Amino acid sequence: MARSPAFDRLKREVLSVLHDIPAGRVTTYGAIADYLGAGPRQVARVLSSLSEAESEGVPWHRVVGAGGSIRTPGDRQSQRLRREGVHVTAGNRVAGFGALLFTPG
DNA sequence: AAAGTGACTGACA
DNA sequence: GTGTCAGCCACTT
Repeated sequence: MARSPAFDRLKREVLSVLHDIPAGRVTTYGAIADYLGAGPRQVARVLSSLSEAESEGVPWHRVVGAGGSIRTPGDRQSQRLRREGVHVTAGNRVAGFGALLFTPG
């Protein structure tokens, strides 16, 4: 839930960026943060605040950690990625990360 | 007010 | 390859 206009604004911008990521591609917290002029932790905080209903219409699973590592708890993200044709290794890493990386802007 | 915490990152050992 | 540390910033105790 939004506790400040700033948070709402950041959330809207993050979701907007997510919408521009093509299916089958991924980006990182740092890339989004850099593009929006925010900190990586702030981006992570936005995603962690998404409700179940929100996450249904938002491709949040296309956001991975630096180097293609999956930092989300559980295996929900890797499953959604595989469903899009992205190969995730047993070590929770996106295979061919360099080629799949999408940079906003 | 101070300290702990986290869906982060880059540097270093 | 793994582990630790210092920045980082907003939130919670």
